[in-house]
Amino acid sequence: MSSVTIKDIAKLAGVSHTTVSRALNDSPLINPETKDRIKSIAGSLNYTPNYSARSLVLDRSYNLGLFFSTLHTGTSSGFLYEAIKGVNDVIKDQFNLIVRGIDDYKSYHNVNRKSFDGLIVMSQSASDQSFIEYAADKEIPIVVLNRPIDKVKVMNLVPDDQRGAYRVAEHLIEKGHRRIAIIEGKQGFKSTQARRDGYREALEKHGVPLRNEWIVPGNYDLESGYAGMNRLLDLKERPTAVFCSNDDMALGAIKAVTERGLRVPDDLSVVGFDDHLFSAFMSPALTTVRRPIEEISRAGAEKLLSFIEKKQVEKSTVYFHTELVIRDSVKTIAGGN
Amino acid sequence: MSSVTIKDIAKLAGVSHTTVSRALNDSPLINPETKDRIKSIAGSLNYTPNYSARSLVLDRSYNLGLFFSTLHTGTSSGFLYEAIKGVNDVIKDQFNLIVRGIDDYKSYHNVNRKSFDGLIVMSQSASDQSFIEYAADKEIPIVVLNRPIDKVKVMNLVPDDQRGAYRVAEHLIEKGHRRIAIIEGKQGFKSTQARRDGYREALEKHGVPLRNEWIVPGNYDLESGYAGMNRLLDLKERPTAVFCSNDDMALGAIKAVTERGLRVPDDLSVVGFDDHLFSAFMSPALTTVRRPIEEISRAGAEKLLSFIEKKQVEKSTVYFHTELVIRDSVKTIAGGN
DNA sequence: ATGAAAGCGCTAACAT
DNA sequence: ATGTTAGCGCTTTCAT
Repeated sequence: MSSVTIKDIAKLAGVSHTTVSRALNDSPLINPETKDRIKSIAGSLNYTPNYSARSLVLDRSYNLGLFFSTLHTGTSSGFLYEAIKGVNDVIKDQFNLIVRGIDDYKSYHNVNRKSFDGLIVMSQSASDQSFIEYAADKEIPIVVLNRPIDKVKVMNLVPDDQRGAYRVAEHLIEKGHRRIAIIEGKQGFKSTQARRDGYREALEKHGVPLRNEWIVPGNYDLESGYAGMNRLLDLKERPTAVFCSNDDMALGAIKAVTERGLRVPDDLSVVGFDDHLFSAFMSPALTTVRRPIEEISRAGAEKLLSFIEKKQVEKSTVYFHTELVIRDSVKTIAGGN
Repeated sequence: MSSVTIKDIAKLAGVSHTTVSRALNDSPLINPETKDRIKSIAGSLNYTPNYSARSLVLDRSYNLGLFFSTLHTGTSSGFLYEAIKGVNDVIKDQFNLIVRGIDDYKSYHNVNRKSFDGLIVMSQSASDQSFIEYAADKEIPIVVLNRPIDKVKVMNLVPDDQRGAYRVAEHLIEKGHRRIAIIEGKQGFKSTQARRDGYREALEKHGVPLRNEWIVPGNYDLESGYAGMNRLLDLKERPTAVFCSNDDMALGAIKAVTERGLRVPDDLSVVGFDDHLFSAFMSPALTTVRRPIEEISRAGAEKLLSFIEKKQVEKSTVYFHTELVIRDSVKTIAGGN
């Protein structure tokens, strides 16, 4: 069953295949009646264009890449979900959305202008710097989301993680806490550093002591939040509040607290980062920082589409506001307000 | 900057472009030395094949579709995540993985053998029956995951939801519960029905009364679990245990319970379905049913790849076991063991 | 072991 | 308003 082509239609319509091509592409050159006739024949034959052929001659692939640093550890399901949703909402039917982890590539060879009309990189880690440089070098239209990029100039949309972390840490201080720990994100992720920096900045600005034993590693997943909190609870001198670098870890951390018969926030306050879908439904509802990933994804997709259309890319960095979301996981203690 | 083609390589190598094509495709016909020479020239020119051209002549697109019923409500982030991960792990570099919601298509026109070498449908709802029939009719290699399909014969890999729901409901009964409510899944989703059926079957088999007011609607999201539980708590005669049709709703339901100053499982037992990543980290850890989505996705991808390779599809239904996961959200009450 | 030629399905420049 | 022709980059007969 070989499929129907414009030549088949041409034969039936008694015109040249060029005319069919033009008619199907709504060229103004074609007589309206001819056009209708051709279209109806195409419809009745159930014609569908061969995109490979069209791509070959037009030099467009109709593929858009949505690339994550990794699809394995460090990428939370909520993050993936929001990113895909945001992008997908914008591109609809016009493009194929190809989802992939950059670390799944053995070689970037197959990433090129012929195969991708544009690229959206959800960058989490500096490890994909080489990929971004590669793509920029190949002059593939590209937007990089989530992580601030240096060295190479691209359109770069990022949430203001440091400011958000600063705000949530300051919130703890305002509530009277002076013994504030942090469970950090995945090593090597830029967001890990930004959140740590915001935390430190707040503590320093308010003269709150920074103790090394209250800085524990994590990797953004539930288990690491659980383990990190256990380390903190084993300490002689416990903190009164813990800033978890994302909500997943906060959930794990709270688990560790309740397992010991302690309660959040009565015995220990916990805050997170991201404002995951589930955060409002945790018990207690989690105080956290909203990071507008879906919004950024949507904006990124819109930018990319306009670059492709205008055949012209802009290069700049746009920050998106993160926002403190106050819920019920922080207790006001002596001296707080 | 027009890119380098096999003709450019041919010129430099002093051979015909045919020879280049053969060399690059490792044809045994080509003299090993010529082959090496051509390959090294290709490498130094940074040649990448034009996939549109290759697709056109080979009649393969190198695209695989991973289609969900919807990318909007009803598809939880964990579900999306596991599906993508499972499929991606299998297909690696050989194909482009195109992710899309079926309800985003205005017309299926662009879904055809030329554009997709194969399709993986993560079917949640009967609403995508027409899509599946369309694809099967077009003879696109296809596997349908998650939802049992009737009428059209395809390779169909599904978790045994009903059996899982039966087991978890039975577990509640074994623990002494006889007042067991259900918060249902999204209307129209096959899984909703299967879980409801399993629940009913268990209650009937054990002579436990089925009360209409203990059957409340939901739609698989957190909010609906919260709302559903509130309805149950407002009842004159409350249940002692609630089966939430997925873990997301269980989280929302538990929120409703704790907000009223009640505790799980002391005052009310709650179980879920899916065994989300976060379920083990909830407080209390959630008793639920593991649904092996990642495993099914992987198996589906492998099947599909073999169909494409052998140019021959099998058609059958394979059930994957769901599994009761007992944690801490169920209390043993009088008469239980 | 290599080359010449044809053709995949489409669009577009150049007639008319 | 429509047709003729060429060509996108590749693979594949069919020669040699």
